[in-house]
Amino acid sequence: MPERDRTRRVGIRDVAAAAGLSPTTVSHAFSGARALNAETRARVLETAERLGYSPDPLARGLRGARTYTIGFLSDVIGSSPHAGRMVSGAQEAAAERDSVLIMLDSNGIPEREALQIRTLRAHRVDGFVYARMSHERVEVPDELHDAHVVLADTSTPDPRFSSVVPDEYGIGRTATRRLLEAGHRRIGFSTIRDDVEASIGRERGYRDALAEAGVGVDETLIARTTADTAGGRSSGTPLLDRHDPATAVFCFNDEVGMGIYQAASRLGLSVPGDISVVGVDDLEIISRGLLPPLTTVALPHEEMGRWAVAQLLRAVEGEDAPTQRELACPLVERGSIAPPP
Amino acid sequence: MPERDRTRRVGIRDVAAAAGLSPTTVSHAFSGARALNAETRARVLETAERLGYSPDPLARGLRGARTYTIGFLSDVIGSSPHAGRMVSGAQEAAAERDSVLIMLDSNGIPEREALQIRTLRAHRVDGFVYARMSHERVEVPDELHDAHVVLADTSTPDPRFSSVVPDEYGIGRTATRRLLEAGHRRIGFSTIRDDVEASIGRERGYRDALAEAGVGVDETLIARTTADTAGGRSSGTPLLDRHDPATAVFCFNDEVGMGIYQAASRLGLSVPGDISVVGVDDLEIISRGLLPPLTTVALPHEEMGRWAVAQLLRAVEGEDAPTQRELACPLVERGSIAPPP
DNA sequence: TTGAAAGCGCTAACAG
DNA sequence: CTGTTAGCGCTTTCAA
Repeated sequence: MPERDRTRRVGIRDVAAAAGLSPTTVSHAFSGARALNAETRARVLETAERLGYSPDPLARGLRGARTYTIGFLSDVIGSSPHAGRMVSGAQEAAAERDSVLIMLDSNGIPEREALQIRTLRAHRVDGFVYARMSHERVEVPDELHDAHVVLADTSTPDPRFSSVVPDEYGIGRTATRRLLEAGHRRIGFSTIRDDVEASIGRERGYRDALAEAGVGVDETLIARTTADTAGGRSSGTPLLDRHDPATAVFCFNDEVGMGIYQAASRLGLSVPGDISVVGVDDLEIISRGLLPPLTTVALPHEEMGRWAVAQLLRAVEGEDAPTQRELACPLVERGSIAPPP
Repeated sequence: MPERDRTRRVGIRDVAAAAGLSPTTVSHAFSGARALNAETRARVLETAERLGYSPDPLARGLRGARTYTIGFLSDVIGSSPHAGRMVSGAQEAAAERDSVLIMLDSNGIPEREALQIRTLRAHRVDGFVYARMSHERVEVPDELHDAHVVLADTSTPDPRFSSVVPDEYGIGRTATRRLLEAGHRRIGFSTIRDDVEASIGRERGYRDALAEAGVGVDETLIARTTADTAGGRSSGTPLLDRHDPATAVFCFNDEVGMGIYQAASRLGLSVPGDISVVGVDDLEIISRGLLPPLTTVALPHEEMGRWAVAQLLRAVEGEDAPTQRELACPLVERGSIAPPP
């Protein structure tokens, strides 16, 4: 049954003939590569519409400079629950500009990545979105240096590359200030051991917010573990099981928050009555699933995907001004914050 | 800086010249479209290797029958945490056959889907993977009827379409039998209200497993709510808060399982001491995050993605035997099952 | 078992 | 402001 469409497709010459114009003019009506008489252009578009014509991206790509195709390289599309939102945003931004995404996932294996870059180049993608699923600094692979590249949820020291990342410092401040406003003074921070942009920025925000409020930083209220539920759980002991416990915990992410809930429960403490919690991510499966639902600072994954693609297409079209962008992250109130006991 | 690669790329004619053969022969050495002298073929391949040649998929697509590009249509790549694993599997299977995926996400909006199909056709994809993120039956859109299509995590009555889905019945049996083996007789089932393949199959498996063990089905032990944590939580009351409570609960998915944990905790019951729980999905963020970690039946998302693409490429290459496949789902032991109290 | 020639559908010089 | 001409890099008849 499935046989290649045998009916000759309507091509640019059909439209040209029907409109009494040259293929060139029709081409330009679509690409906008040169100015046309508005009337002529309208006639072309209308004729095309009538005949059901649209330019063939393959032929365009073969002859011209663009394939209307973007390479989306990421480390762990597969295993990250956030990935989808970033991809969604990227897809939408691409569709708005008549482009599509070819996604490839390196699982962090460099040789695989190199191979994928070759594959994408073979398909002559117009440019690359180089994405990470957790904010850290990277080196852009050499193979990409002569192409259009925009980084998403990652950045690089090289100022020639555009990038979009969350405002990590802002996240730390937002979360901490919210807790301060609720009246807390002993605010714990359950973070990770690695020094990546995410942990460094959030910690700075946390410290500054405390300082601004005239609250001294108690270093014993900073616990460093892993970024998962088990990590959050294990940070419960140093933060909560002591004579001068934290009354609130700012968590590196929602999973860590879930761990804090578990630690609290084990100690017979209730959230938010005895202990307030704020997370980061807004991973709904967790933030909405927890009881009480978790107040958290949302990471703008969709917006990052969207911006990265938009910026990339801008660059492809010649507006060549590398931009490093930090996106603000809104607090999502849910119910895990109350005044201290 | 990023300027289109200006160095002329090595083409089929370069290889032909260097090997002292015609472009036609080089072409066939790569496509396998006609038999070549083994020696000749080897010479071509070696020369190509030396010159760093590989066929241009764009040019191939424009002239020939294939673009080495596959359309991946899904409902909710964006919002589903499983999505990634299916995409991963699909990507890998595609890469193994020199193909790439163009992914588009309809968010369940039919007009958008129709538009995306047009986009994908414009890019002349070799075929389509039509994926859902939760197993249900669908009608394949008319616009796809004359193309190669394989369904993933969904099926359709039309036997001309290949599909791959989890063995839902097996899931119900596996989970229930595991609980029976642990000694449980009052086994609750927290499922969803909708009659989709997933809920119907799992319920049948549950009922049959009980029957086989000579345990009568107590209809009051079947709770129907929503497929999220809140749903699981609300099913806790009818199942657990009664004079003859369930001693174990088979949950529609891991999120529901998380809800059961919460309900149990609220009633002062502990998992698995007072109540055993088994989920479905193996959504690690939850199944590993819960305390105790959740024993669950894993859904083969990666394998489905992989199989769908492999089957699609088989069809593209002419092996046209539509196949409906059900994949077995393994139990992942974690620690939420114990003998009844 | 291998070649020669003719395009796929479009865009980019080069004209006018 | 619009048209003519020559390909992009490959696969496919058709021919030997």
